[in-house]
Amino acid sequence: MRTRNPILNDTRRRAILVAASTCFVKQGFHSTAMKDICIAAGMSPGTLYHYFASKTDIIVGIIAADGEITRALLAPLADAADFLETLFAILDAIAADLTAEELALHTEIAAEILRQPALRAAQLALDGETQAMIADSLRTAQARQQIDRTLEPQHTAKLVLAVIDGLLWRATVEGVSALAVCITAAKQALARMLLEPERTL
Amino acid sequence: MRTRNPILNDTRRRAILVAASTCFVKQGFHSTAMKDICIAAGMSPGTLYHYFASKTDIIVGIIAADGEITRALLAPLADAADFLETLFAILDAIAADLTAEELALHTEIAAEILRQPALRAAQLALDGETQAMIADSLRTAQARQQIDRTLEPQHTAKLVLAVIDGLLWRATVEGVSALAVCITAAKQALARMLLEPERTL
DNA sequence: ACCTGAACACCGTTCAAGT
DNA sequence: ACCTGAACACCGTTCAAGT
Repeated sequence: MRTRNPILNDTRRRAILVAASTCFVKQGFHSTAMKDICIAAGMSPGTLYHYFASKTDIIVGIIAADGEITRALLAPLADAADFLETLFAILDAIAADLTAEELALHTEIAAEILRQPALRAAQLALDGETQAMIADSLRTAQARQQIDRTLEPQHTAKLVLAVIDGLLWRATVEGVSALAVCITAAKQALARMLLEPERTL
Repeated sequence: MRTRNPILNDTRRRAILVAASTCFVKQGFHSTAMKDICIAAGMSPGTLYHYFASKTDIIVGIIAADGEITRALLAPLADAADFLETLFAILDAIAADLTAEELALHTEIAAEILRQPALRAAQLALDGETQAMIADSLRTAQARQQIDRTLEPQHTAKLVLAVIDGLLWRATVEGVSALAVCITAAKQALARMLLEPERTL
C-alpha cells in the first residue's frame, strides 16, 4: 500500500471541481453527464471516481469552495474603516459578475441540499461559520460606533445573510437585469437595519 | 382514425398528475423514475407517454394545476368584505398543510423552470394571470376604501406576490417550523404596504 | 496510489403489435 | 384511440487490469 500524495490529490480535486462547475453552470446539474466532466477535466471515469465518490460528492466540494469564496469576500468586514460602506462594496462585487446561469445553479444546489441530508449538514456548518464571522465583525463595528449598539450581533448577522439571500433569490426570479434594483433595495434595508435611527441615510 | 375521447383524456391526465405529484413530493423530481409514476398511476410506460410527452411535460401540467389552485385560493379576494383580513386568512390556509417535502418540490420546480425555456414561458403566463387577478381585487378594495388609494394596483399586486414568494422561500430555507414566524412577519409587511399610514394596525 | 476503459444496472423514451 | 411491454440509447458507478 503506497502512501497518498496530498499535493496531487488536492490538484486533481480542484481541477475536477473547476471542470464540474463550468459544466454545471453551462448545462445545469442534472443535464451534465459524468462523461462531460471527465472530458472537461481530461481524465477517465475511474480517475474521477478516485477523487469523488459520486456526483453528489462533487456538490459537497462546490459548496465548500463557495464557502471559502464567501469567507474571503466577507473578510474585509472584520477590520473595516466603515462597516456599512464595506458591506455595500461587497454586495456590488457579488453582483458584478453574476450570470443567470450561476443563479440557476445556485437554485439547483439549493434543491439538492433540500433532498439530501448529507448536503444539508455540510451547508448548515458553513452557514454557521459565515454567520459567526459576520457577528464578530458587527461587534467590532459596534465598538467603533459604526453600527447601532443595541443590536444583538448573532441575530443581526442572521438578518444580514437573509437580506443577501433574498437579494439573490429575487434576482433569480426576476432575472439578472433586475439585479441593480434589487441591490439598491437591499442596501436601503441594510442601512435601516444596522444604523441608529437618527443616523439613517 | 378514431376520434379522441376528451373525458377519458382529462381523467387520465389528472390521475397521472396526482400520481406524479405524490411521487415527486415524497422522493423528489429527479429521484422518481417514470416507472414509479406508472406504478402509482397503474398504467404502462406507453400509456403514460400517450398522455404526457416527457417528464418535463408532467411539470408543465403540475405548474398549470398549481396555477388553478392558486387562483381558487385567491378568488375570495375579488369580493372580500375586508381585503386584508381575507388575504391573511389565505396566507394561513396556504401554511396550514404545507410540508418540507412540498417546499422542496417547489424549489426543484423553480430550478427546472430556470433551465427549460418552455417551462419559463408557461410560468410567466400563469404568474401574469395571478397578478392581474390580484390587481383587480386591489382596485375593488380601493374603491371600498379598504386599501390605500394612492397605490398603483399592478405594481402593488407584484409586491404582494413577492411577499408571499419570500415567505415560502424563507420557510424553505429555515424549515417549516419557522412558518409561523415568517407568516407573522409577512402579515406585518403587507399591512404596512397596503393600508393608509394612519390606519396601520 | 493512481489511472484506464469496458461492463453493469438503471432510467427516459420509443415503437411494433394488440384491442 | 388507447394500451402493452420489450427494446434502445444514455448515464452514474464499479471493477479487473495496468503502471
